[in-house]
Amino acid sequence: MQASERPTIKDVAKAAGVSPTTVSHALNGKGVVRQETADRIALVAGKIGYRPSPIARGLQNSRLGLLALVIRPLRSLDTFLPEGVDYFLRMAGAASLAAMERGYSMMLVDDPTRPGAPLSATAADAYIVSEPFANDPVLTMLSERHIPFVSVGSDPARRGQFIELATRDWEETELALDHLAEAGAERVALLTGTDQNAWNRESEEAYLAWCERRGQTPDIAAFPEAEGERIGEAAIERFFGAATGTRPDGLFCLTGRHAAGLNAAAHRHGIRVPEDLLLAAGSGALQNRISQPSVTTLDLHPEGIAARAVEVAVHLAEGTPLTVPLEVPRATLDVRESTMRG
Amino acid sequence: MQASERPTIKDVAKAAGVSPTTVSHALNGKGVVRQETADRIALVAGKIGYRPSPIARGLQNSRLGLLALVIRPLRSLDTFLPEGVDYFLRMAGAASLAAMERGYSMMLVDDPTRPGAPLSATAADAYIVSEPFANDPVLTMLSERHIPFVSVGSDPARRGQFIELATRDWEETELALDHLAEAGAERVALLTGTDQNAWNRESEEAYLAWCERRGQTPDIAAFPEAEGERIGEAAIERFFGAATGTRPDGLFCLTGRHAAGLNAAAHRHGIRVPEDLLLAAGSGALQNRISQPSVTTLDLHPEGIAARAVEVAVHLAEGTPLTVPLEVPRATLDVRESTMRG
DNA sequence: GCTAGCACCCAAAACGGTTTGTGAAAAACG
DNA sequence: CGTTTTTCACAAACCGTTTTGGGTGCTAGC
Repeated sequence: MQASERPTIKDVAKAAGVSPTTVSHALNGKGVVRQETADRIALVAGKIGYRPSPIARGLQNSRLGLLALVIRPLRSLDTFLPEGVDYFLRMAGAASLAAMERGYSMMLVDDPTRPGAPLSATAADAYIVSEPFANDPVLTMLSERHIPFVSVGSDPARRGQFIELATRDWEETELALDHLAEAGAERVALLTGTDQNAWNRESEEAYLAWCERRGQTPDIAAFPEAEGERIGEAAIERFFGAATGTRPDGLFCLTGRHAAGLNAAAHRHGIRVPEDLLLAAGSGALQNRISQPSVTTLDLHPEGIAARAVEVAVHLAEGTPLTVPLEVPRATLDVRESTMRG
Repeated sequence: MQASERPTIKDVAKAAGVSPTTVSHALNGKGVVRQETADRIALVAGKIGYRPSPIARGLQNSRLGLLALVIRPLRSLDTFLPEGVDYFLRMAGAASLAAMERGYSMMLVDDPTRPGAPLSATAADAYIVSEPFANDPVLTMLSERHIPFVSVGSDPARRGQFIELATRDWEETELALDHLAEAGAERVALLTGTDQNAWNRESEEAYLAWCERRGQTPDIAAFPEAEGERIGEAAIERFFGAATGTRPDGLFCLTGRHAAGLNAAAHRHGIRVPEDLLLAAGSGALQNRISQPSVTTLDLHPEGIAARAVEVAVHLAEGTPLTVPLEVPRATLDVRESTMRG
């Protein structure tokens, strides 16, 4: 008994005095095997520590039991944190766990279309692409190679063209805006990002429609997500600077870090939150929970999104019909100090 | 030409009028193939969109081009965020990128020893286990199955028994403590976690030694990492409550979220930071950067740690000798308002 | 002219499983 | 008792690559 080499199905077969076929059948409950024989094989397999090789098994149907999560803004991690940091960690962690629940492992992939990308980056059974860009090359490649995938949020340039988990950007935006209005805001502005994704676009559309309904003049500013909290000063200047006409008394800030930066900058400029400005953020629970004042924030429940995305991905990988609703779970609004007057 | 089926090496061989062997040799530069033939094969392969199957290739040398990152506290994501949230996201993201640079993909795995764990969870070529527990079963399993792995921080119960990336807990603790002393603290306390990992243990040892050298009485409290910011009140009671003897005027808080909670609670109790209490945190840059006051924090540079861990893992996977220093890069101290008096 | 050496290519085996088709023995049937 | 069916196990083919070990035809050496 040499411990160095991993035991194969042949070793089990030899030890149990049967053929590899029978071992395979017994362990997978596939063919017709006498109960007695099956038990003996299971026993022997356990004793010599046999584990079927997922690679060899995968060669049959080209399925490895592997899913991949492509978080598009991941690359930015080199130099700075992506927007909504905790959103993506919660998502990645939950996706990994949800995958395991269903018998899959989860790869975290940056960009499988990169020239030097390893083969393994395209070896997953199905892909989850979070917040694809417009005309995202990752979606194009997956589609061309007939690799199943689901995107969380649609490719803004190709809506409905692929299988996607619809986000509720529209209704989430309304939830936040309505809350600001109820809290007493009369002129609500929108602070959005510059990335070309569905979240930014649809939130803006929803905001415009909301203004239309309320008869309010829209007031929108866009800052790069990558700037994070650093936009504080610039944003204050933009909304409250000398050149500004009517100043907002309510602000919906799509990304959490923008909200955090603005929150801090407002304090420095003597703009009181919530007295002078009601502030709500669209994502990024963590940094807004502990600031002073804490900031009212949409909780998108990335765990729920991940779980559902994994569910869809598993169906795609296994070729079973999709019975899952293709929507993310509903977001909730965590009301905090920044929108509580009095 | 049927577009539905993925082209195999045989299709290329047929199209180029050669044998599969020659195709393999030509594309991998292995055997002796006439330049002309190799060019033609490459051309044909490109034309029909041939991509070698990583699974079939993996079957040869039982290597898939896959690494796995095991983040032990990942499971906690279901209900709450793990300590040092951004630490682990930065680590996971950077690890994924570093792996890709070297031709590998990165799996994110919770616990491959779980009974129902998918086979694929143990299919990686090498593992990185971040902050293993004492007698961590994951390390035990990997070791038993002769799967190469490197741990970031040692298993506290089995130090030096496996290949590990030494953390600099000791010198990092001294860095923070010295800074607190220089900033004016005379009685420095330590707030640690309850997890049985190297980080907690070694920091405590370093703190005790430091106190010994300075002739100061040690003052240590431990709270569960899982409690996060919620420990604020309890920690204040512990250090500044009525029953307390000498109160600390400096505090080194190992986890960032503990520091954040304590920072907020101190404010509520009229304990001024930094005037009454100099506060430093050992991890968790994000939440401490934007609080008021902002908190001086060790930046452990998870990207650097991940990059080095990946480097080691790749060496292990490929069986090449380890030339890399088995140490994490040096941490830096981001000095912020919580330790700046005047 | 015969053998060596070389350049180039290929057939077959191997990797570790699953799937398909077949055969032998035991059981059921007339 | 002969025939059909059922039960159980196995041999062989297969998945898509890489690797091993030839084999062919040409050139060079004697």
